[in-house]
Amino acid sequence: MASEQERAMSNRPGEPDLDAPEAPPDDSHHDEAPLDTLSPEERLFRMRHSAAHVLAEAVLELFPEGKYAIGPPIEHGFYYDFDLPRPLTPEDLERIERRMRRTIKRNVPIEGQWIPRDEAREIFADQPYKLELIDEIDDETVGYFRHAEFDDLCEGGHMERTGQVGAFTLTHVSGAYWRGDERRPMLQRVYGALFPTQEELDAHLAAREEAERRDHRRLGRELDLFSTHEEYGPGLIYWHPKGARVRLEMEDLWRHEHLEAGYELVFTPHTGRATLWEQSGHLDFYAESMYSPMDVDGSDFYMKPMNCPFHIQIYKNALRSYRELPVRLAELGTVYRYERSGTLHGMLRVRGFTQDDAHIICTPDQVEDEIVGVVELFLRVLGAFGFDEVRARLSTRPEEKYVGAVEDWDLAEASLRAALERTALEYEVDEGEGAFYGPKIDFDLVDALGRAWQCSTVQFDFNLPERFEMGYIAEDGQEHRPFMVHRALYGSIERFMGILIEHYAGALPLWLAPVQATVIPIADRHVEYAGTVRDALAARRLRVEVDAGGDRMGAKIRKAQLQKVPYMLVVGDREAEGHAVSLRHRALGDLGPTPLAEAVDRVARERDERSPDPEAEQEA
RNA sequence: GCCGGUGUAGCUCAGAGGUAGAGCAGCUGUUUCGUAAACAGCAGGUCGAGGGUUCGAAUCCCCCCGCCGGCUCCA
Repeated sequence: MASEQERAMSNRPGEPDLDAPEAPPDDSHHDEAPLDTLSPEERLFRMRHSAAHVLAEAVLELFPEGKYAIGPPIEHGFYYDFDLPRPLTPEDLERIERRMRRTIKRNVPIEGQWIPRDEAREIFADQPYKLELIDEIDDETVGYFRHAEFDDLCEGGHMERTGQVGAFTLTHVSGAYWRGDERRPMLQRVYGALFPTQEELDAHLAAREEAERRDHRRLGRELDLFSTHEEYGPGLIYWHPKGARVRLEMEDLWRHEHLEAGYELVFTPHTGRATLWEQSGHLDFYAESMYSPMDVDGSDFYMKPMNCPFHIQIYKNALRSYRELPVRLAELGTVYRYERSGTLHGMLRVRGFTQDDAHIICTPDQVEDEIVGVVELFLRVLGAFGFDEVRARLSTRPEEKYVGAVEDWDLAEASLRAALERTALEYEVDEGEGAFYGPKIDFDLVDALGRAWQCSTVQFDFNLPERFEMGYIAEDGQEHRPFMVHRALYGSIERFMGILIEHYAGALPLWLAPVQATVIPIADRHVEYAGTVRDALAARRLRVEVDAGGDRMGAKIRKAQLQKVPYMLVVGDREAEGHAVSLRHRALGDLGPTPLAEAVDRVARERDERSPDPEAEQEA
């Protein structure tokens, strides 16, 4: 199970179809489909592509000795990579952008043609990156585009004139290796955002700001949920009391659902002797992601990057009969993985995290029902967290490098498909994208901002049962190899928490909220009654606090609102007298006077039903 | 790891060779207040670490460490 912890930002770029026109060999003019026949996506793709050319032109005007590499359209805009004599500054970006706007205003035609490779080699004689690209092109002609004085090697997909590129802004500059290869030169990449209209661009920029506002690192600090202490270990999370309350709710639900679904819970060690990792193959294939070994009594011990080898030991501790299968072993197992320092990101990409890991070991004819059970469990629990939109991706057997028998792969893939069909989940298929040891389904959940996060995964493993010689005695009295499935629902508790924080912008649903209600006495003489109110809520196991400080009521309300506490119970003379509270909800505002018992019932019911907030918290 | 940026009070930030500042938070006091910020006072810092230049360094130089944005998108 190599990829529970996926890329921090796993939003998959909506790779537009390049749809390169075939080169008419006898016609040097580079024909492109007329603009008015294009879908909006293709049009946008062309706008972004053309803007990249305009960008390159502007940069090369400022740095005539600069080299340019590649500049494709991307999800929200475009970029272009350059090799320049000095690093670009924010002021440079402004100058570049001004020049780009000039070119766009001049509205010059963008023209393409096919030219012989030799001619291209002459044109780009002092452009090493272009020459490298030309050498890799198989045809005898290559695409060549120009507008005004600027020319570029390019297979096409452009607007007709520079005035047609839409609304854009340059966003940032960063380093990027030539061809994504860290052994090759580091280039400077200039990014731009581009949309057909200013309104759409503004909406995109606003969405970026919103995402920044929801950043779990910032909310985690403001809401006192967690911290990191870089000087004592980058990528390691410290859960504060309030964050731990949320985690406990996540874990309680998880344990309850897993016991209900027939899993057995286990605990396994955090470290094991090198021999275990040799047998599992991790030291051969996964060593670069493992913490360095520690010496214990003269042999090497490794922190575990995965739980599977331990669960396998539990399975193998007895001779297993087919009557015992399926065996489902589940653990909230904390693992440590060495992630490169530059990739660490808050709770979303860390070096120590708790996997909600389970291994199902079963016979071939149990496989399908087991997988269906897993998918149903996933959807039920993800739904409880408010993730109703889930996308699935089925990855099948790679063409070449794989272990195990083809029949077993076929059975496994069929069962994964069947589970997706039986749960009526929409899915796409990534042919040949499975791991070498088995096919899998990855689940992306979609958050309030429309971002997709890969969390859950079900993954067959034809490798470890072999390596550890797992077996069971079947009805025929012979030992057989069982099927083994890894699966994780949250993936990583840390990561899932980070996603939850961003999804809800910190306003977690009441059942998850660290503080579910704050009692606000108006004056000191109401503190005693506030205690009565608190006790009434606490008696129903609600997480409640009294704000007995010297602030005025308005300030206490503000504090509770900023802490995103779902309910505020204001108590003054009237309430103390009438055994009531004045109820306020963080999203609904003042709900007016309410008898204490009724208020308690309301809050407890919302907790028990795991209700989402009545009003759209999501919208900002 | 690499490229660029960045690191000053718990938080957000100002200070750009002459001995460290604001707002918020905290503490103390006064106020006892009806649905998103009462008022006053006090305290708070080896300016990320180490080394160097200088009469003098938060400020300039070197070297570490951390954080932030990227490093997948193939003419």
